[in-house]
Amino acid sequence: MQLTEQEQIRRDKLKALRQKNINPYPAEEFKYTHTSEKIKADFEEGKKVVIAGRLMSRRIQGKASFAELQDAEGRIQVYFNRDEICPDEDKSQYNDIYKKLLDIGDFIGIEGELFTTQVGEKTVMVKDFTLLSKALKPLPLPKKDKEGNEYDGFHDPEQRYRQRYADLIVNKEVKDIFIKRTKLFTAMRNFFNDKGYMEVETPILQSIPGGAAARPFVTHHNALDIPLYLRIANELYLKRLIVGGFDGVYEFSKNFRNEGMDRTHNPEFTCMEIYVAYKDYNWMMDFTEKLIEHCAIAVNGTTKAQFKEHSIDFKAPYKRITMTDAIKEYTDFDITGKSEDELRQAATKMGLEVDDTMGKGKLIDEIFGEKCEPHFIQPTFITDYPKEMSPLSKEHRDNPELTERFELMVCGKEIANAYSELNDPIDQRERFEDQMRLAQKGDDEATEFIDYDFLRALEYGMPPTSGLGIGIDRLIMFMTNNPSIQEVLFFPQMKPEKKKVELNDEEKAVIDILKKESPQELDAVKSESGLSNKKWDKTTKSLRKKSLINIDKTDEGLFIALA
RNA sequence: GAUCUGGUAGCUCAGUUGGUAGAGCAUCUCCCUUUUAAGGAGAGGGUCCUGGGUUCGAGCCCCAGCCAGAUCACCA
Repeated sequence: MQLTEQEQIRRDKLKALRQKNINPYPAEEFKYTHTSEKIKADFEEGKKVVIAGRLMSRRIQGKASFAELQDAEGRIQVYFNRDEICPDEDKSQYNDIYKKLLDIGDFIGIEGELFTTQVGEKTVMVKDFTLLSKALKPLPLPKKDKEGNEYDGFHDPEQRYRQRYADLIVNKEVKDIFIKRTKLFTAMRNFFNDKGYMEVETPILQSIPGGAAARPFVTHHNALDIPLYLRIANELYLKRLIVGGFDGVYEFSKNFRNEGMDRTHNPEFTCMEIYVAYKDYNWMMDFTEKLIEHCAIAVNGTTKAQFKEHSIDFKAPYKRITMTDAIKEYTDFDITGKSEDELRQAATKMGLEVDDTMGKGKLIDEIFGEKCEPHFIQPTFITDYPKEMSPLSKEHRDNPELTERFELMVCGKEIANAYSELNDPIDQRERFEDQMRLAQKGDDEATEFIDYDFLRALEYGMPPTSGLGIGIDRLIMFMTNNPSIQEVLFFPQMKPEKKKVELNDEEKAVIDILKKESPQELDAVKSESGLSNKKWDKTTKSLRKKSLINIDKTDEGLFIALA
């Protein structure tokens, strides 16, 4: 491995520490009494504390030095004074260990006393310190001045996503996003658990990927010798549990879809789905707005949130509008009772691209998506979707063309989807068969598998049930003002990094030529290698850098030799 | 998938018609005992994303590719 100068220096320091009988990676527990936050909250002049963390900055001024220690909660200033640390003759603990062998990034433990500096900064006066773990790679080092202006920020998204650990160390606001993300999960769990609903787990490896229309990832089970799919949704399994007699079940489910990636799509993402027996979608709307309000407060301390240019308020209740009325409002077109051809004509007149594979549901969806969706900035329930695009939803009690379904829109995007669940097994079978026909017609959104075991479960009887699915990643994006899903995932999917080889083929070839005879005339080696001018130049420069060859210009000519 | 933008030191970024690769921070050496992005002096540090081409000469121009971001399309 080719080390940079700074990496090599740190490895040298590691050796020097070991020679001084200091273990740079000690095993023992380090018992700390305080954290950075606790020190600032209960500050008391002269109090003795033991703290641990990562050294994040140093200002050395001869026999004294200020530094910052960062722990899980934040940073605290620490003060290293030579004569405090080394009261006796031997000053090596300060002069050698602290000044020469410690680096920014190292973990250390500190015993000390609290004091306030002349500038008023709460600080720990170091009496003794222990190396807990040596860092061999220099961190990016963003700095902030008093006005909060940042210098040398670590902002390149590629590096931040690939090295999220470094991102989390130096960018506090990134860490805060993930703290909020976890608060969201906790808030939802508490909300559901308080109502007596049960958190469950269902299979991720499924032999029939159901519950949504999406391309699954396929894998293979060796012992069973069958293909298995990574789940695209967990809906059908949770409903089986309602059949099984639970009143309310929910699951935070990692789902996987083998589709494109962009700032709102990651191949794996998180959904929360909950199913509650004896309820309908009207009940679920009330439940959802209370849930979202509760979560917003838990995450941000307020129902208000800013998303790009939009100020949104998650305070319940939310506006409710049927899909038919929404389309009427924004296009002056009434979809009620219209045939497929009439819908297609209307869509064409609106300037939308349509084709023959599109059924009624898809056409309506297209009109709504283009003309209405962007208008719903504040949280809004869109209700009563066409039957054709909702194969798992119960037929509307007042209109057989529609279903009892709603979606919650925020800033023009869907963040939740819910139904009065279809529990008529015969109807469900027909809807699945309709989907099959749509898929055969070429609609790649339609599901092409029929889960007969799920139909068998419904035949045993499922109580009237309402179910809700929430895209957790999307929701946390809105709650933390992040337009990119990658910012709310610890490890967004990236293409693999290419490995760098130590010696490439050209370099090896030149070395091989020189092994036969060295030194040789440069031109002879060059022509034997058969390399282009540029390639030759690169190769020899690289080899010289690695100290493997020398090039000498003498009176006899230009010679190349193994070093 | 299309278009645009970017890839140069550990980090953030400059880089002149195409003519010996730069700055700040970080690192190393020396001085400095209450400072807080940035004390002083000096030094070292480069696969200019990769591979071709044009040229006497390419970080820069041309072609192809890789990676990332943005916008659009597609998809939930």
